[in-house]
Amino acid sequence: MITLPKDFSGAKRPRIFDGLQDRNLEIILSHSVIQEHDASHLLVQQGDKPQGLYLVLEGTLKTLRLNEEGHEATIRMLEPGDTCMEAVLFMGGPSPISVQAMTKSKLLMIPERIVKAQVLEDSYFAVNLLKIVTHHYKNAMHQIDAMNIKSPLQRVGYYFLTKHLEAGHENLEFSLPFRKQTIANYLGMTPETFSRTLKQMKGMGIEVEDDIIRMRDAFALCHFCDMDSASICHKHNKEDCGQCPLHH
Amino acid sequence: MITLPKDFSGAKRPRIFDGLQDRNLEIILSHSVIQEHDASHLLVQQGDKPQGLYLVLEGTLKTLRLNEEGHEATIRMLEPGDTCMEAVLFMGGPSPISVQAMTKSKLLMIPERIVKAQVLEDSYFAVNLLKIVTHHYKNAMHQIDAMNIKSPLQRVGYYFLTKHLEAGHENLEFSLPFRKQTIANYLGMTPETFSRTLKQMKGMGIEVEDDIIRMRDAFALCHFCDMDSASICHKHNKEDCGQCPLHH
DNA sequence: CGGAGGGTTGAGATTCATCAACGCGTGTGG
DNA sequence: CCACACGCGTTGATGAATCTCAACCCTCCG
Repeated sequence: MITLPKDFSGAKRPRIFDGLQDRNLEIILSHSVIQEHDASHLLVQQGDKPQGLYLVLEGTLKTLRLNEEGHEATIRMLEPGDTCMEAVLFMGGPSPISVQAMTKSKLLMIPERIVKAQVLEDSYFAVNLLKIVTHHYKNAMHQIDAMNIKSPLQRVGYYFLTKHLEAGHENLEFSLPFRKQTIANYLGMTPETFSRTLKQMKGMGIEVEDDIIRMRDAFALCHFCDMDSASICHKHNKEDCGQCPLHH
Repeated sequence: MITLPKDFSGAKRPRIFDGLQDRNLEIILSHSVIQEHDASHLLVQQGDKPQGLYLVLEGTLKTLRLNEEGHEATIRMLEPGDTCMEAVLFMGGPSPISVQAMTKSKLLMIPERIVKAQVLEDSYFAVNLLKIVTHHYKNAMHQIDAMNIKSPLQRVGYYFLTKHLEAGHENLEFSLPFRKQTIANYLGMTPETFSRTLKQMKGMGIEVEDDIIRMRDAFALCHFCDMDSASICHKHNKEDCGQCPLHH
């Protein structure tokens, strides 16, 4: 029997198991398997028949699409507690994405038939999946919008804002969870453009030292606020918040 | 009691009701309301609390995001039989998207609480929602990938390929279901670039006359094939298919 | 007849990707 | 212990691609 690590470091508990009864959780775990992969290994390739759902226990991975020239579009970047391939299981057909380990990783793989059976059995599990997939979809909308109508500066700023809010709004410092080139590609720009954009942000009160980001004050990122970030920002509509584009 | 139109013209039956028991369908319909909206009316605005799920009965709509400068990113374009806001209901928080009628439209609105109750009650309804949302997510992935690593020609080509496959592979002619500028924005380019791209396609055996697209032969769009389209293409791995980039 | 909106075409400006070189830290093997 | 190669990130110069702006044609409709 597989036992989950009690502590998902970084306060990220796997949302996929939220509120499940022990009995149902045991059914899932008893049919799942642990997998380990080295950095840069491709677990899933575009066009593969999906095998199951992956829960990240240790390490980092990304989901991506490749074109013929070998250029890559990063869809998501995963940390412990995150899952992938849940959505693909319900799309029907081959996987539209590849999944690649960015570091040595340890995963829990829940086979497709167990996932599909549990969705029919346990409506809480079904709702968990719905919440997870819709959350991915929301991020995808932000990506689309970002690449269409946002400048590189705005994209980086918004990304930083979400990281800042994740880290806790009282914290004026946070760190980038991935390699810069990975984040750059996720944001739809080259590493060079990303680097130049960071330099540009120094003039806006945001200092960058390697992968540590320091904000001059709590409002340094308010330029990049939108409705979605405002709804989870504690400053919104309380304190100053004057720079916020929503207040124009 | 609301009765659904028997015939959803264009062979698009609403997937949200697929395989539901009459009893459960009646529960949903008895709590839903019909809405009508004029062209260009905004049903939902970014930041609104979502009211419910919308099923298009007549007309066309789009979901979109706006930035401060008024630039717009089209997320989806809806025809009769399509639904929207299903995903938003499960995201929590305010709606990240606006929904706008492109033509005079007639909709069925299923209130949020009915949707959420039915998901817990009826696992088939839950699975329908999962399939729909993951399908949207798949399209969103294509959009992201397209804007990152595809040229305008490839984006238009892929869009045409999907329309061609929808229309039936034996059909060498299909029509654009939306205004050109709308499609252009959906594909992340300006109407000008879209127009120039169409001209470019004439040299590849694809004639455009207003909103009618004519292919010289059944392989004219094979350049733009990928794994996802291949899995629903009847020519794939059967006949020639030589231009297909998958075969290089 | 005149105006409005969609679509097309042309010329110019802008922006970002590309290519190349460099600094730096790390790990490796002689 | 040092030399070296390698990967990541940065910086600079260049060019290509697409957006922008403007003018035009066409159809539709009052």
